[in-house]
Amino acid sequence: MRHLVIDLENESPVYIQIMDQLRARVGDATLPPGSPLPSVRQLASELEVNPNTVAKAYMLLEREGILRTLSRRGTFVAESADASAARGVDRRLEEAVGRLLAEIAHLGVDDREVLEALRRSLGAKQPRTPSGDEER
Amino acid sequence: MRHLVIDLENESPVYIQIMDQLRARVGDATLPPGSPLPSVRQLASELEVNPNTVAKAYMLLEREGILRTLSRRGTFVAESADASAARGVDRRLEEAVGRLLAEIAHLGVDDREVLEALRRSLGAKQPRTPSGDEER
Amino acid sequence: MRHLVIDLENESPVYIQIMDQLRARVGDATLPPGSPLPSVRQLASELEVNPNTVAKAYMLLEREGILRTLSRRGTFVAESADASAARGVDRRLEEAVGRLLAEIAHLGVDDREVLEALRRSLGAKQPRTPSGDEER
Amino acid sequence: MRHLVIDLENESPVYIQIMDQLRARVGDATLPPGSPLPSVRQLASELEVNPNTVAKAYMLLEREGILRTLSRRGTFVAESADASAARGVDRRLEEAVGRLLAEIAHLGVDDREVLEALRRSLGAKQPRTPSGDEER
DNA sequence: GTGGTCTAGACCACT
DNA sequence: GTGGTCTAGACCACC
Repeated sequence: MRHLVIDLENESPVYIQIMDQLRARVGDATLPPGSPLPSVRQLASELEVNPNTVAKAYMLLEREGILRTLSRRGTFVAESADASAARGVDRRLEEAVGRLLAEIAHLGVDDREVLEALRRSLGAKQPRTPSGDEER
Repeated sequence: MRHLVIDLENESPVYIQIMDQLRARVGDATLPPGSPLPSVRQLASELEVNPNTVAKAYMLLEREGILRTLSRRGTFVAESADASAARGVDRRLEEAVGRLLAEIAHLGVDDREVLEALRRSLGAKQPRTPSGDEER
Repeated sequence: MRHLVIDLENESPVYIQIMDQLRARVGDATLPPGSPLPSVRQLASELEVNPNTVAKAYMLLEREGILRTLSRRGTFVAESADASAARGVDRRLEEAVGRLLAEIAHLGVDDREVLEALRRSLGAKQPRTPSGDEER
Repeated sequence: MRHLVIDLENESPVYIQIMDQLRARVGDATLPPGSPLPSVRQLASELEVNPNTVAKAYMLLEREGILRTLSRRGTFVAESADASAARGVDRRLEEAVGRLLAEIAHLGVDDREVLEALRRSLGAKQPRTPSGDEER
C-alpha cells in the first residue's frame, strides 16, 4: 500500500486523517474490496503514531462497513466497501463545509465573499505545474 | 447596542463568537470609533455567560487594536478601529477557509467538488432573496 | 490658580494626578505657603471629575503636610509646605523609576539599554519649539 | 528549561512576568526555535501558580507569534520566533518607559532629573561586580 | 497525559 | 459601579 501521509501539525486528529485517507483510497479503488491492510502495529510504526490511534481508525472504519477485521488474520477492505467509502467521503466534505459555515456565521460576510475566498485559497494551493518539477 | 447573538451549540467558543460579532459591527460602522461598549458584567448578564468570557473577548480585541479600554471608565471602540476590524474579518474568513482545506486535504476530492459542496451548503442556508434572483 | 490638566486617558488615577500637580506648584513656589486653594466642589467642576476624587487628593496632601484645611474657611497651602512638597516630588519620581525597574526586571535588558530607551523617549517628547507656536 | 522566577510581590501580573521571561529567553536564544516548553500544568506547579495563569501567558505569546501550540502535543517555540521575541522585548521596554513618562508628566521635573534618578536607581541595583560574581 | 474552554467566585484599586 | 487578576475546579476531545 502506498504510504499514508500524516500531518501532526494539522489540527485534524490523527485517527481522522487515517480514516480519511483510507476512505479515499477505497472510494477511488486504489484499495479494492478484499485488499489486506497493514497490521495495526505495522502501520503505527510506519506513521510513527501510537498503535491505539491506528486501532481506533480501523475500528471506526469497520463500523462504517468499509473495513472488515477477521480475527487473527488481519484487516481487509470489505466487499462492496467502495460505495460506502465514496458516500463517506461526500459526508466528510459536507461536514467540513458545514463547520466552515458555522465558524463564519458571525462574521457578517456575504455568500459571494465566502465563495471568492475559497476560490482564492484553492488557487493559491500551488497549481501543481504540469511539467512536474516540485519546488524543493 | 443591538444584541449580540450567542449560540452555545455552535462549536466556536463563545469568546470567539463575541469577538467576531463585535469585529463585524466595528467593521461595518454599526459601532463607530469612540462608541462605548456595554460593561463586561452587563454584556455577560445579557448573554448569560460568565463575565470572564466577555472580559477575554474584550481583552483580545484590545490587543488587536479594535477596542480601547480606559481602566475603570469602560471599554470603547478604538479610534481608527474600523480598518483593523475589517482586516480582521477578512483574516478570520481566510483562516476558516484554510482550516477547511486542511481538514479535507486527505479526502482526495478535487477543487470543483469543494466549490460545488460550498455552493450547495450556501444555497441550503435560507436564500434570503426578497425578489428571488440569486446572485451566484 | 492656573488650571490643572487632568488626562483621563493617563493610567495614573485622577487623584494622583491632582496631587502631583499641586505638589509641583507648591514645590516651585507657584503656590506659595498660605495661598488658598479652590474648594473641592469648584475644582471638581472645573476638572469635570467627581468631588470625592478632589477631596481624596486634598486629604492625602494634608496628611503629607502640604495642605492645611481650616474648617469652614477652606483649604490652604501649609506654612513651610514647599520643602515637603519638593521632597514629595522627588519621592514620586523615585517611586516611578522604581516601578519602571520592577516592570522591566524580567526583560533581560541591560542598564545601558534602559538609559538609552529613556533618552530616546525624552527626545521624542516634542522639543517644545522655541518659536512658541504650538502645532494645532 | 532553567526555572523562571516569579515574584508574587512584584506589581506586574504573574502572567506578564511569565511572558517577559519567556520572551527574553527566546530573544537571546536560550530557548531556540522548536524547543518544547513545559506543559501548562507542569510549569504551573513549578511556579506554584494556577494553570490558567500559565495558559494565559502561553496563549498570548502564541498570538504574538512567539510560541506555537500543537493541540494536545504541547507548546513549542515558534520557528522564526526569535526576531519577534526580540522586537517584543524592545516594545515592552518602550512601553514601560512611556508609562514612566506618563506617570511623571505632572511632576514638573526636567529631563535631566529624570535621567539622573534612573541612573541612581540603576546604580543602587547591586552593581553586578564581575569579580564578586553573585547570581546566588 | 495534553491543551481549550468555561464557570464561579474572590480581591484589588479606582470612580 | 468599572476593569484586571487570580484561583479552583469542571468538562471536553484527543493521545
